[in-house]
Amino acid sequence: MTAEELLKQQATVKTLQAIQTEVESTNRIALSVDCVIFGFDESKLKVLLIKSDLKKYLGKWSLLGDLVFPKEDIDAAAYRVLKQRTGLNDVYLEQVHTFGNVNRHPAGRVVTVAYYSLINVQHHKINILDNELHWHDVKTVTEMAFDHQEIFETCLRQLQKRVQEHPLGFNLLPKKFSLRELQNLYEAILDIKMDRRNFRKKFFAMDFLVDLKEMEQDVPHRPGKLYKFNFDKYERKKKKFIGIDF
Amino acid sequence: MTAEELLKQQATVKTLQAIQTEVESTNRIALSVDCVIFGFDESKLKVLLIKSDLKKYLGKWSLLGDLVFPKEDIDAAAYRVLKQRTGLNDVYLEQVHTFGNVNRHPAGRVVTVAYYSLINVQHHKINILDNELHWHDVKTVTEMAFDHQEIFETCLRQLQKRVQEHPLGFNLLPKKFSLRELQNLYEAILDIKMDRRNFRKKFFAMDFLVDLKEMEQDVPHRPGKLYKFNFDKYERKKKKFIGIDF
DNA sequence: AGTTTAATGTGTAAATAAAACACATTATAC
DNA sequence: GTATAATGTGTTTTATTTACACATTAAACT
Repeated sequence: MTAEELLKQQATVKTLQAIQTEVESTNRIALSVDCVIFGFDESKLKVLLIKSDLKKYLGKWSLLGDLVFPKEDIDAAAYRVLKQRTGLNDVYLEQVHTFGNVNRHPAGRVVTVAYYSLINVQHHKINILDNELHWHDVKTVTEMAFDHQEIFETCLRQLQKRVQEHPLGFNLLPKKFSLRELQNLYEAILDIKMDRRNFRKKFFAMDFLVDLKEMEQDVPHRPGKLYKFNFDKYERKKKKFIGIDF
Repeated sequence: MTAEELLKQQATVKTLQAIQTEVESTNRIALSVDCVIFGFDESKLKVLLIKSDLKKYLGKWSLLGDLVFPKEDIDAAAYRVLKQRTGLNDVYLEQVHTFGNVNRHPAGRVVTVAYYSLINVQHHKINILDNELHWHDVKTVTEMAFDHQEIFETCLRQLQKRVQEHPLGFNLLPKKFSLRELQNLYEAILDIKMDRRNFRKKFFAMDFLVDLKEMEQDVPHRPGKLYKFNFDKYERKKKKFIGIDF
C-alpha cells in the first residue's frame, strides 16, 4: 500500500469516527455531502464508488462523501470531496436533493446533501489506483450501502432530465470527440437508441460544435471527424436566458 | 391579541433563541427548513411571508421556517411548519434546494432546506388573522431578510418549470373552478399571456378535468362551466411512468 | 492488389405538435 | 330592450419531431 493510499484510508476512517462523535455525543444533526460522480468510458456511463468500511455494510459500495466542515460552504464541501477523490478541480457539479430521514444513517442523525458531477475520465485515471475506488457501470449498480441506492437513482434521473434540457454531456467527453462518441454518450445516459441522422442534425443546429478538421486515429473502421464543444459560446447564450430556466 | 396569536409569536421567538443556542454555543451546523408557501387569490400568485423579528432585518419579510428537530425527518419538519402556519395538513410540498453558505444567517451557521408548497387559499383564511403573516403578490416581493429573496426566486423558478411538466396548478385552486380561473392561474405563475382556445384544448386533451354540470355564481358576466380536477386519475397515470420523470 | 467489412456522412418526406386566429352565444348591467 | 363583456368552439398554418436509404471511406483480410 502506497503512502497515498494509506493516507486516503485513514481519511475515511477518521470521517466515520467524526460522524460517531458528531452524532452520538450530542443530540444534534450532522451534515454531509455525497457525490454521485459520473464518468464515461468504453461507451458506458460509469459511477465512481468506494467500498464501504462500516461493518453493517461490509462489501457494499457507497458514494463518495464527507461531513461538511463548520466553516465551509456546502458546495465547497462537495468540490473538496471531488478534488480529494479524483484530483480534479474544474468539474461540473450540481446539487440535486437533500436526504434527511431520521434513520438513514446507522451512526445516527446525518442529513446529506446529494450532488452529481460529470468528469472527463481521460483527465482522471490517476487516483483510480486506489483499490477501494471503482468505476461501476450504472446499469449494474445494486445493493449499495445506506440509502445510497436511492440517492444514486435520484441523481441519475436528474442527469437524464437535465441532459435533455442543456448540453451537459460534453463535460463527460474528452476535449476532442467524434459525433459517434457523442451519440454513444447520450444513448448511455438515457439508456435508449437514437437515430443517427436526427442526432447529428440536432447537435449541428445547436451550433456549439467546432469542426477541428481532424480525424479519429486508431479506430478499426473509417475514421470520423473530430469536434470540440464551444463552452464559451454556450455560456454566453445561457446568460441571455437568465431567469427563464437557470 | 388572541391566545392563539400570542402562542404563535412566542413560538417564533423561541425558534430564534434556539438558533442562537444551537449555533453560538458550539461549532456545529444547525439545520432548518424554509417554506415558500404559494397561494392564488384575486387572479394573482401570492406568497405567504412573515415579518422578521431579527433587529438586523427589522421590517423585512421572511419565509416561514424552523429548525429541524433532532428526531424529525426533514420533510416532516416542512409539513410541521405548514401545519403551524396555515392549519392545513394535505398540501402539495416539494423540496427544491439546500442553501448552505457559511454566512447566510446572522445567528451563525444555519443550513436550510428550501421547499415550496401549494395551498388552496379558500381552505385557509383562518390563520391569516395573525397580523405578522401576510400574503404578498409574487411580482412585488423584494428586499427580504437573510438570503430569502434568493430562496424565493429559486422556488418560483422551480414552480414555473414544474407546472409546465405536471398539472400541479390545481393544488392552488378551489375544488370547483372555471377554465378562466385555471388560465388566470397559469398566466400568473408563468407571468405570460396565453391563447384561450389553445389553453382549453390542451387541458381537455389531458383528460383530467371533470365537468361538474354547474355554472359559476355571482360573476358580473356570462357564467362559465365549473370543473374539478381528477386527482385519482392523474395519480394512476403517473404511476405508469415510474422511473421516467418522478 | 482487390475484395470485404464496418462505420461515416448526408436529405427528404411524413407525422405530430404548437401557434395563430374570428365569430356566434349568453347572462348581466344599464 | 339594448349594450356589454365574457364564454364556447375549429380550422389553418407553422414548427418540430420522427422515420427512413444509399453512396463513401478507410481499415482488415485474403
